[in-house]
Formats: sequence, structure tokens, C-alpha cells
Amino acid sequence: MADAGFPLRSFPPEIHLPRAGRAASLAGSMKFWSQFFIPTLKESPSDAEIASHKLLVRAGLVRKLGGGLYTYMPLGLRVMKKISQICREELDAAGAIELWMPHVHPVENWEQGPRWAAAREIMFRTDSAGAGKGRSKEPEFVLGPTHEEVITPLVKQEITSYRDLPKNFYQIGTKFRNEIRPRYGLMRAREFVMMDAYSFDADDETAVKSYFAMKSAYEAFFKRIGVTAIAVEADTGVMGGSFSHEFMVPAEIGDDDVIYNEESGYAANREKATSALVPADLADVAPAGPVEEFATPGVLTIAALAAAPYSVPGEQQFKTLVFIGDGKPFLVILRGNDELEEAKLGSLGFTVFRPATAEEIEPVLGAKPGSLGAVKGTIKNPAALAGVFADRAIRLTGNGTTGANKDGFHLRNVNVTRDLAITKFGDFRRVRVGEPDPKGGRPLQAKRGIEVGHIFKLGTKYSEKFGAVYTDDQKQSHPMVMGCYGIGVSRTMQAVIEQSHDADGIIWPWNVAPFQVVIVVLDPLMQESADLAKTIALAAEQAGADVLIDDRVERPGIKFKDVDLIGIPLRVTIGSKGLKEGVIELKTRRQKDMVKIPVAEAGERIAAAVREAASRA
RNA sequence: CGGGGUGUAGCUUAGUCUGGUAGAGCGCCUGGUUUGGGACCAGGAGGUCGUAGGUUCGAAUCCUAUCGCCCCGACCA
Repeated sequence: MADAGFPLRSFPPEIHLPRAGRAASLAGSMKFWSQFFIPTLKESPSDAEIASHKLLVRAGLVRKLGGGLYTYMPLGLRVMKKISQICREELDAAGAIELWMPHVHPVENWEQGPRWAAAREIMFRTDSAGAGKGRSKEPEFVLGPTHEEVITPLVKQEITSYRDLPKNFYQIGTKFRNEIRPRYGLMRAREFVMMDAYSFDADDETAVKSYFAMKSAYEAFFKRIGVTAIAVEADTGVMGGSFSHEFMVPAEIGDDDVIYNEESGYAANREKATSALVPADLADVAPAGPVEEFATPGVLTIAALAAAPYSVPGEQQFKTLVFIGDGKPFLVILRGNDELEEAKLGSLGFTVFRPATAEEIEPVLGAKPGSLGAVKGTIKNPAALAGVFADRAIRLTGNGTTGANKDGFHLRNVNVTRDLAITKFGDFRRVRVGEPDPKGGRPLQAKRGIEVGHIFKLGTKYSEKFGAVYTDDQKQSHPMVMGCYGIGVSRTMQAVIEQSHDADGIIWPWNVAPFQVVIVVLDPLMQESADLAKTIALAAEQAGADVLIDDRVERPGIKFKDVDLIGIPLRVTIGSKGLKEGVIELKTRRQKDMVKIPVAEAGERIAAAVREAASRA
């Protein structure tokens, strides 16, 4: 068989640009499909549910090792590198400094930190009973899910003066979380790639500046990689801290609900979202009379009390929930028809909390679930309670009904201020679509989103625990004010696919495409095709594109299908049919139509197309 | 952790209810015909039916245990 002029691997050496003296870059490294490795699949793997997960596998970007564990294949790795590099550039521009920390942490760091109790569940750790395997004592290690417990002691050690602040350190690397249920490919993985950054400031004012500098860097980052991500107010969760934004990619398959109103600009994670349901100047309803007890045999639910013969509407009931926070029971009071937003209990300051069991409830309140209440004087052992926390919305309810803390009895004419033993009001209910938004009073809407980034203003939670203090110009010692910031790099790659694909495959945004130009050589054994491919590839590469040359000896259908699947933005087709007319074809992944370009102008025109695409990206 | 499903060739799967020679498509290998949107013909290789025990003359199939994976829920920096 004639190998004349091909495969393209036999390129004469002079067309390879010299490496010496060039900066390290992905650019200028054209690949030949026949020499590269892009194992595409016609069929979707049976364990993939969502489009982006199927495409990740079908396009040969990743392969699964086990649940939530993935190999990044050569093509996928190229995308990951590009996303990381853009992330790096934007963070550097914002003044952050890259470093690299171990991902294996001594467990002591975590035991000393503020969130060990809450975080240990999801952390991989060495077997503390590992002794007896040859060594009498095994040190214990955990795999880092993030690095506050490493960076804070480091900064404590290295930075002691206000002159060295502020500082913002970041790294891009592997993170480990033993997710209870990994799913959707890279969306929720056990091992994943994340950028994490940590800012240290002398005071609150500059810490806020650092925070918003990072917010801007994030916005620039997501814009550059070509993904729509919106910043929404978020719950601080286990991280703690004073405020927080999440960056969400809108997508049906997202894990989070974003509550928003387009006109007012309000946007928040449902866990954090609030509404203007309760007016600030709300006056209490006048009591209709003294509290009355009445028998409600067998009535254990809000719905049962709302039904005949009692007919007390849900919003006229007070719902009493019992939780155990750091070992002590506490109560949460909501309107009967409202749902608890459990994340909001995080603001109460407990390290860990969970719903109480029926056995735990009875000795404290004096009744079983279904007849519980918080009316003064009815609680069996009020001294045992860590507090009674009431959702503000219960103030909308006057002369309501609640459990009597006596099985089979309820109380009516219950009024919030007069009758309930409330420690503190707060926002604990889940908002509903249609309620007035807190910014402009317009109706709230909801959509699903994928969380791809998260920024927190942490305050001094970690610096105090680890003693990360500095001395100011008055010789006074203060804890540093911290912020922490994360971007899920691998998750972002999948979010891009989820947001940018069609029935044929992925449509990569220019800046993160594994290759920006693919040259489909339909007759790779023809010398003329091979020569032209070389010329065009060089021109495209010199214009700044990463070039893939499909030099495989395959039928055209297979080549076109593969190219669409892997989503390369610009496609140049060289075929004998076109060459007879003296033309090649140029087509974008996004558009169906193609333009014919005279062979003589090919290099120049392709280079122009590359420059144009790059300038638009 | 609770509920549901599933495990058969590299991939997608049929067969399991009702026990009796393990089948197909894709992919792969050989030869030929093809050649601008996942071709066709002929031939071929490839399977401890997740694993371990049990029932049976006989188990992919029935029973028990166990492991993996997927979905729903809980959970989720």
C-alpha cells in the first residue's frame, strides 16, 4: 500500500517550529489524530444520565475508574489545562499568588480547626487502627477537601506584621471528598480538580476589598471561558463566615435552586433566599381571648388539624420542630404551612445539629411529636432547651393554634408575643416562588443551577483558632481577617458542556476548546491534500490556534461525526471533490453552512478566521 | 444510611419469569467491494454470565451471602 506523503506523521522536520526559546504553552503543538488518542464512542455508557456526562465519555474526554473517580484522557486534559490557565491568569491579575500545598494532611491540623466535627464525615482518612501492620504507631492522615487547615498555620508561621498584609494565596489541584452519593460524572466526584484561594487581611474593610476583587476575578474568569455563570447570595454552610456568593451555571440538572428576580437583580441560593413577606412595621394581631386547650385525639399533622372538624388553616398553626444542637435540644417555630430551610439553622451557631428523635423529645416537652408547642408554661423541662427560635413569619399569625405539649391536645388563641416562649426571631422558612423579592418586592422566580464557584468572607474564625495574628503599627496584635474562594475546575468543564452542546456533540467555546481548528483531510493518502493540510495547519497555528489534523484513513461520515462530537470550533475540510474545483471548505461547529475558499487563499483566510474567532471569544 | 434497580465479550445489550448447546448489534482482526455525514459482502478472534457458597442429574436462570455500579431520598465547603 502506498504510503506516499502519508500518514501526515511523516511531515518533514522543517515544518515543526523549533521548541528552543519558546515559552511553555499549549499553542504550537499541532496533533495528528492518527498519532493522538481520542477514543470516541457511538453509544452512551449505560451509567450516564445527563447530556454532559454522556458527551464527556463519548467524546473521549474522561473514563471512569470507579464511582466519582475519573481519568482525564488526553483531550479532556487539554480542556482542563486551558480552564486552569485562564483561572491562573485572572487570579494573578487580581493579585493572588500561586503556591502548592500537600493534599495529605496530618489529622491534627483538622482537629485543631473549627469544622472537624462537621467535615470529618466526608473526609478520606487513614485507618487509625492501622497499627500492627509493622509499625507500632501510625500517624493519622486525611485527604484535603480544602486547605484552610493548612494555609492558616502556614500564614501564622510566616506572616506576623501588618506590613506583609494583605496576601492572597491560591492553588489549583486535586481535592478529595467522600461524597455520600457521587453522581453525574464530574459534577459530584470523590476526587476532583479545584482552585482554592485564601485571603488574609489586616482588617475588615480591606478584607471586603479582597473579597470583591476575587468576585471580579471570578466574573472575568467565567466570561473568558465562555460560560454564563451568575453570582448569587449563598449560605455559608459549614465554612462559617459572614457573607458569601455562589457562581451558578443555569442548568436543568443543577443541584441547587436559584431564587431570583430579573428586574430587581436579586439572586440567592434557595438555602439563603429570603422574601419581603413579613413587613418591617408589622403590628401584632389583637388577642381574641385567653389561650384555650381543646382535645384533638389522633391529630398529629398540620394537615389533619387543617381538615374538618377542626378546620384550622395551615397558616393559622404554629409548627414546633425539635433539633439537637451540640447535644442540647432546641426548638424551631414556623407557620404550619411553611417549610423549614434547614441550612438557615446554620446561623444559630451550633457546630452540628440534627432533628431530635421522638424519644429525645418527650422528656423535654412532655408530649410526642404531633402535639408539640412552645407556649409558655407548657414545656415540661424548659431548662433543658438551648433556645426557642422562631421564624419571623409567625408574626403574621394571630390567635393561632399549636400543640399543648400534652398528647391529644392543642391550644387555640395563641399569640406570638403574649404566649410563646421565644428566645430569638430569625429567618428559617423556605421561600416560595411568587413571594415579593427583598430588593424590589417583585415576585420571586426559581431555576436550577450548577454551583461552579463559591466565595466566602470568613472573618477570623480560622485565624483565631490557629493563632494567625499580626502586629499593627501600634504594636497591637490582631487576628487576620480571612476570605476563602473556590472554583470547581473539573466541574466547570462539565458545566460548559452542559451549557454548550447539541444533538451532535459538544460545542466548545473558543478559549477552552481542546483544539480550536481541526483540519479534516478526507483523502489523507493524496500528496496534494497532505501538502495543503500542512500549509493550513501552520497558518492556523501561527495565527494562535491549537490545531488537530484528522489524518485518519476513515470514511468521511465517521470523520465528520467525530469532529462534531468532540466539538472543535473551526473545521477545515480538504477533499478531492473540492480540490478539483480548487477549493477547501471552512465551517464553524455552531453553524450548519460552510464557505468555500480558493486553495490559493487558504492559509491566509483560515488565519483570518482564527484571529476573528479569537477576538470574539 | 433508607427505598428501588442492575451486573452476560472492549461498548450497548437479549436470554433469567418457566433450569437443559450463551445470542445479537457496535467495535476489533483478515480479504474484497466501496468512499463528502457513523458503508457493504465473506471469513475470524473474543464470554470464569460480578464473586463465594447452596439446591439440582444439570444453574446466566432458583436460594443465601457478599461486592460493584445506577436511580430516588437523606446528605452535600
